[in-house]
Formats: sequence, structure tokens, C-alpha cells
Amino acid sequence: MALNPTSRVVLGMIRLGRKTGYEIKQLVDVSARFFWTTSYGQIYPELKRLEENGLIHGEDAATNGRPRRAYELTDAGEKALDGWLSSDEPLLFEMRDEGLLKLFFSDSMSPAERSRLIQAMKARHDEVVEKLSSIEDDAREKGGGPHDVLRFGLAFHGFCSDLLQQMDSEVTR
Amino acid sequence: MALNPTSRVVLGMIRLGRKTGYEIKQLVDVSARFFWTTSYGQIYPELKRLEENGLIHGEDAATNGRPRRAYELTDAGEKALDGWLSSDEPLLFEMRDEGLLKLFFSDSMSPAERSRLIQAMKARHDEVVEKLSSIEDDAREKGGGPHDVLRFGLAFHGFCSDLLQQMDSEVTR
DNA sequence: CTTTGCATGTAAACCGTTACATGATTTT
DNA sequence: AAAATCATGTAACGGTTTACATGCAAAG
Repeated sequence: MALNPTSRVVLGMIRLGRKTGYEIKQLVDVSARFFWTTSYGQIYPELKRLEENGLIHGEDAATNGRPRRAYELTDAGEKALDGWLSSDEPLLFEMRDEGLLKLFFSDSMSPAERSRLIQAMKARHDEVVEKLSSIEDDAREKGGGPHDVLRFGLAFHGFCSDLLQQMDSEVTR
Repeated sequence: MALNPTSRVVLGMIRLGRKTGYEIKQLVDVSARFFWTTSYGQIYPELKRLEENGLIHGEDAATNGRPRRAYELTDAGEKALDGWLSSDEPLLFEMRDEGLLKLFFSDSMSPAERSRLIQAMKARHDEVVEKLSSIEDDAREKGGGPHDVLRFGLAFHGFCSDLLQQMDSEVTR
């Protein structure tokens, strides 16, 4: 069975502990959001596909009267996940930044407009820094990969924010 | 007429000077690649759509016997581009980094495997730095938005490279 | 009792890449 | 003469988001 990017996130998140589709989505949104996204429209069909192919196994895990289905990795699922983790295929890296695109075409803007754009870009990075900061204590306790990635995100968005601040002061200077 | 992300790149690139579809693609690949991509499969249909809607105007610009069609902005096109540039809609920002995804799930890896992953991630950023460096002299002369964006990319990918180097030394320590 | 959150799912629309087809010109 | 580059385009495929539909539980 061929793994697509969504399969990988789903398998990885499930290995961190038995999870429902809903929980996977929450986890991605909270801890992986700055470098990965998913939607229910991908997760639920993918869970079905992974179970049909024997990589995960779902069980009824209703709380009170509320229906829930929680999934665990099978041995085949563990193998598939480890296979991807240790594979040498080139690592997908994509960035799409409409702010930089505007800046690229900004020669027709006044300094004030340009400064506004740069500040708006900076604000987005600051938001991410805040969000990541708010979960840092929790992540530090748990440590491991998720914490390393969080530190990366914090440094990365902090750097972008500073860089943009500096660009702005050059513009308004 | 509603502008999608591709319309914006196309309009912006054409404002930098009369361009063919082929030239737009080259320009994006060379100067915008680290924060934006496009393919012929998007560009050519988009050029048709923009011309049908009166935002650009194409003319035959054959060199020798080779057929070419070069486009310029119409007044409506200039307006549409400026409208987008000065709009306040939230700026799309997306990042997809399979390296960080692997790192997130890397708790089952040995230090050596982890180091290999981090080095592979670093290598990708170094490649971008090299590519951007190779066009810096040219961009500096022209200045403006494209040069600002290039400097941003250089700083950004250089920072990622350094950060990963540091993470690696923590792992192998 | 109303809103927010938990929980699962589907369908349509949209976006984007890849692969293919074609052919001329320039460089090696 | 062959290979690389210029040049335009389409079709198929795959991935992703958005909107919709449904319903119960907890919190205000």
C-alpha cells in the first residue's frame, strides 16, 4: 500500500497514543500547524483506507452515549511508519507566502503602504510565536521530537519577525 | 473577475515588463521559487482567462520563425493588480516541511539516524542559499521589491541552516 | 435554553502538478 | 548530428479545502 503525506501524519500521530480522527485533527492543529495542516475531509477517508489495508485497527471507544472510534497501529502499521521514517526519498519542502509575493511586486507602493505590508507580515509570525509559546511548558516536560520541532518553530518565526522589523525600519528610515 | 493566486503572480510578473508564458515561468522559477511556484499547466490557461477578461493583452512576438505570444497589462489589469496589492485580506502563508514532520515523529530513531535527517534538512536550505547567492549581484543592481525579497530568502534559509547545524551538534554531542 | 465543543462523515469545488504532445532553434 | 533550450499547450490525476449534514454533551 502506497503512503501519501496524509497517511504518514495519521500513522505518526496514532503511534503517539491511541487516537480518534477528531483527536488527530486537534493534535495537528495545535502542534504541527506551523509546518503541516490537515482537514477532516482527508483524515476520515484516510483512516478507513489505512484500516482496510491493515495498517491500523479501530475500536469502539464511546464515552457515555457519544460514539467514538479510536485507532491503534498494527504491526504492519509500525513497519510502514518506520519504513517511511528511515527512507531516503527527498523531503518535500513547500512554502507559499503571499506577503513575500506582494513585497516582490511592491515597487509601486508608497513607503507607508510598504511598511503596512511588512507589519502585517510580522504580525502573523508574532501570532505563531505566541501560540507556540503557550504550549512550550507542556512540550518541554514531554520532550522528544515534538519539543525539538516546537523549539525550531519558535526560533524560526521569531527570526522572521525580527527580520521584518528590521526591514520596516529600513523602509521608514 | 475574481483573481486567484495564479492570476496575481501572472499580473505582477507582466507588470515588470512584457512577457510570454514561458518567460513568466522562468522568472518565477528563478526569483520566486523559495516562496512561490507555478507550472505551465496553470500559466497558459490563466493567460487565456485574463485576456478574455480584459486584464491583459497579448500580441504576436515571434522571433525568427518561432511563434511567441507576449502579454502586457491593460488599464483594467493595472487596476486589478493595484487593488490586490493594497487590499487588506489576510495574507496566505503556508509551509509544508516533511523534514519537520519526520523530526516530530523521530523518537524511535537512533541518534545517528536523527543526525542524518537533520543534515539532509540542512542540505536543502544550503542549496537554496547557494542558488539565491548566485543571483544576488544581478538583483542588487536592479534593487526594489525583488531584491528585498531575495535578501529575506537568503537570511531566512541561512538561519534555518544554522539552526539545524546547532540541533545536530546537540544530538551528536 | 442556548452556545460551544465533541464527534463523524460526505460531496463538490478548487487548485496544482505531472506527463504528454509538438515542433522550431540554438548550441555542442 | 544530437542535445539542450525556447515555446505553447492539454488531459489526467491527485490532493486539499470548504461547505454541508447530523447529533449528543457540557458549560454558561
